[in-house]
Amino acid sequence: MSRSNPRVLSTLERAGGFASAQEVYRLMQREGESIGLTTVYRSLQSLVNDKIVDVLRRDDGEAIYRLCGEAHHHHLVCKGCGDTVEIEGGAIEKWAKMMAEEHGFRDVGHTAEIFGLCAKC
Amino acid sequence: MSRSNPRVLSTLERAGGFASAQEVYRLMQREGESIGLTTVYRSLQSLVNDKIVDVLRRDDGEAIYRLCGEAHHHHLVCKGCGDTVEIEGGAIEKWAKMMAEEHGFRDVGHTAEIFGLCAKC
DNA sequence: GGTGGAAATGAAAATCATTTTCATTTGTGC
DNA sequence: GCACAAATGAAAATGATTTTCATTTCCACC
Repeated sequence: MSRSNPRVLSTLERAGGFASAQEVYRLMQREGESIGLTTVYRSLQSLVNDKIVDVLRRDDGEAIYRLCGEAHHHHLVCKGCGDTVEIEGGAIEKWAKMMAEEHGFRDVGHTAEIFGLCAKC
Repeated sequence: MSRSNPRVLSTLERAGGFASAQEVYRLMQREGESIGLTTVYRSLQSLVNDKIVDVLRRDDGEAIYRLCGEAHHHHLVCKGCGDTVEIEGGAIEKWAKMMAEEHGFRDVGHTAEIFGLCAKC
């Protein structure tokens, strides 16, 4: 068993609390941190076990890791340039909670993303 | 461009309208149908394009294909048993439209899923 | 300080779903 | 029959993730 490398967590934080393993790895590389991809995966895995981060899936199946407990937000992503805007999602929270109740689900989380073309593209 | 092989759709139906590409393929093999994995993928892809099935993700990232009605809807997925409920998402539509406008995005789509534990799990 | 074992690390190989390539087959209109 | 487009599938490529395994780092204890 391995514990999480603290630099992985701090990088995930710096990435806005929302990134894939590959992205965390590339980010650390770019910042000159010496770390292996394996360690990034292992650290994220262990953070998930410890319930410090959540894992969800992108549309293409890539796993994305998200800090839990953080103010929860969503993303508006440009299909053209990849630019991302964090947006507030109070409406979604309420919707998710309502739908869950209505169908007898508990312990629910959710994902929501909006994608389109930004003003520049 | 390729059109969907009708046997793929009928197999997906027989599988309960809910299966991964690999499962559809294995099922067809077991039933003695001669078909290539590539064709299964292509057919499912094309059914998705035609909005005859939609695609979601298992926890392990594998894509699962599911027959669906025509109305745009979202899913409430049980993390325990994989059970899925189609839910209505009018609130999301409005939210997405609003957020897009606010940030100058156009031509937007969105994804939203709720996951949790169903009453049985 | 040295020593032994457990935990952490990372490079490289393995895995697995999915996509791409490309040569072959099938179908259709002429 | 003939040409040509679409469909097919085997095999290779891709890309994320996991596994393997040899090496390094860390401690606790002497």
